[in-house]
Amino acid sequence: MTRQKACILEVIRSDRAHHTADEILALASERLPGISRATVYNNLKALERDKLIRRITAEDSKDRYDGSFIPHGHLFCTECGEVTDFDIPDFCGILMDYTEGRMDSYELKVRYVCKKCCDVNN
Amino acid sequence: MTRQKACILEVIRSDRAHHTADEILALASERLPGISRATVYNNLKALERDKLIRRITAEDSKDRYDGSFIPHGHLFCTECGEVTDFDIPDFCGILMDYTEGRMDSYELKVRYVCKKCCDVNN
DNA sequence: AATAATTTTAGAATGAGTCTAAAAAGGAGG
DNA sequence: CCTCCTTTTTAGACTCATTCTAAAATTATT
Repeated sequence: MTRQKACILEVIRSDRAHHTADEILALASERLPGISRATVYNNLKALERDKLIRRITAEDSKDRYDGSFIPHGHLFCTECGEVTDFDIPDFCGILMDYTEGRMDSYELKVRYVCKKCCDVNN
Repeated sequence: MTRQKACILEVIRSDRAHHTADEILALASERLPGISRATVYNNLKALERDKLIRRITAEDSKDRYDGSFIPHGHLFCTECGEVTDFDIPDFCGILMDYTEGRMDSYELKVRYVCKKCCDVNN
């Protein structure tokens, strides 16, 4: 594990946010000035392949990355763009009740207007 | 509703496939030769906004379009690549129970190995 | 230390999707 | 059937997130 790869993983794990590759580049640059954009993309791909992070294809078409492997869905606020985690208890169980075959993983994205944005508009 | 828009909607509704913008352009071109790429994208956006079609961000990162207005999720078989529709009764209701704010729509993708592929490997 | 394998880097290339501005098509009123 | 006004279409240029490339740097192996 190179310094760069460790740094990128650390950045992703250091908060609950769902950063884009650009944000990860910016944050990693604070610790490793000069780190290359290609290195960030290379390692994001490798980390995803090794199941150390998860990629989320977001509404704005920029991919985002999540350090948590506990299954959960994502809420996308269509007003402010914020992405938050979201949980349905035993959702895997519910899915398996309706799925024939061998389930691997799921991705649940909900478009909504968050409470904060709802309040602002009313 | 222009000829172009009607044609695009018709193409999407004519089968249960989940076509990409390029595929839709190709299919629409058979009926309206010379139809422009921009027109396809314009109308896909408009149709999505008017809730006449749904956009699915698929595994290969090209967006795909679904003509069914009945909410449902998608099963992606990781062996054969087939994409099939699937339903959880009153899933919107379940989601709303766990979502603060104003819900708009959801996208549920399940990676799995379909029954057919499971059987082949056993 | 020398050699081989892997990773990083800067910058160029790719391509799905968006934008632009001019031409065409509709639509309302007469 | 005409004019005026708005909307849509079109071809092609453009954007920008991501990928590729090939040389340099780093790391691992003998």
